[in-house]
Amino acid sequence: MKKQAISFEITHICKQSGARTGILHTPHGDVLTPMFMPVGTAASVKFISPEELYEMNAGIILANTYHCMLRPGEDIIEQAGGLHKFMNYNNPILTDSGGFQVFSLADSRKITEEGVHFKSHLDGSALFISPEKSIEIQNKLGADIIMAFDECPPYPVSREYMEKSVARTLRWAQRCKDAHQKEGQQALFGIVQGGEFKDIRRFSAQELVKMDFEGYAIGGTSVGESKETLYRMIDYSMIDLPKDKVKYLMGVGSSDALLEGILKGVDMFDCVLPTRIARHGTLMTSQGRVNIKRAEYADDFTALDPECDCYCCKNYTKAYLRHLYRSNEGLGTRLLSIHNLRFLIKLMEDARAAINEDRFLDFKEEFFKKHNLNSKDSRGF
RNA sequence: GGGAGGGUAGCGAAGUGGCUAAACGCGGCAGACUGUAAAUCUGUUCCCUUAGGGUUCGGCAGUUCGAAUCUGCCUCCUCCCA
Repeated sequence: MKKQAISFEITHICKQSGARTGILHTPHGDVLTPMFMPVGTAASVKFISPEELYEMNAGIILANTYHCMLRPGEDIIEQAGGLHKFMNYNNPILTDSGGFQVFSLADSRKITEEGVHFKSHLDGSALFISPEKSIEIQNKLGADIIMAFDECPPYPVSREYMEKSVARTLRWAQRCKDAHQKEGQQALFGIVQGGEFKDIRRFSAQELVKMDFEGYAIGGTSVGESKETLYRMIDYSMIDLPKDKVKYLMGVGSSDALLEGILKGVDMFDCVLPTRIARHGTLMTSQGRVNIKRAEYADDFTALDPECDCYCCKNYTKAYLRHLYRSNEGLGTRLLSIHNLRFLIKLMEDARAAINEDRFLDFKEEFFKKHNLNSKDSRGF
């Protein structure tokens, strides 16, 4: 029997929708699925302390290999005793491999069969990440779940490019598996790619399944495609993935896409959207998106979201939040980030309850109806 | 009392005869953001409903085909000397 770092237990399948709830057992405790994972790229969920993350019922959070390698460096984090101790976060952590930076830092990198040459966005120095290097770093960072080093291809891209990219990412996936030194302590996930091409997505998934990963991610999403395309990408990716394994849709964080993803069988999501837009003054609320900067809130002394139970909504008014934002007071950034994160975490809690009560389809339809959404909205909410 | 320098859109500040309704910054108004190079970026910001038109650069009167830019007077502000 192979050593497993995590185990996934499906607890209920919704009779109405087929969506599922589960428990993911990790070295740092159990988390319930489906779940939303806050992103803490540089070993920090921007502006948010671990205590605040616990209070909002966050489970797994992310950190990023590329950014942690640059600062403070993986050796420092290893010396600290790993990410959990370094960050003082005791719930599970997942590290992304640096594959997304192949996409987001496309102007300053070169892909070769061996790996990816980056030009540091900090000082221009030459960096190199191979599948082996990414896994070595992630082994040192010590997260509960680590990701295979992949190419997150841009969108759209030619079929020819995608075929080559996916073939290389599959070779890299095997190399990641071979390089992994901490099986039994860290679960390694494979990442399905293939863009909008059904056969390539299926091929990618089938080949990854042969390699037998502890979990599977759907990647190459949230790179500029429409919601409709995103949903097709999920469908294509899911066809060949084993039902009993945990599935992770990467980079998706608008609430409509979360609910669609759950309906399609996704268990884990992550996204910078809630924290980023919070920093920019936009909030996800039960009343839809709210831009706290707007003049109309200057003397609005009601809560940001009357249906929200977060620290921000329980204690502060829109007028005060607007004042904090406009005055560039850090407290505003923190309160708004807390709210948006809690909004998505709560949405997942509600979704789990609906699944467990066999009414997830109703739940999703009510949510879409309430916010005037449909499955083709490109912007969504 | 003598001398010097100034008054430009909400604020600060360029511009010193036509390419100027007037750079730029701030402030204001609105928008975007999806495995984080993002406390960032974009649009807009004299008036009129667009094309376009109408009024502007302390005030008034001039010079000129044409003035925020030149001249005279008035007015206000700052600094230096008494």
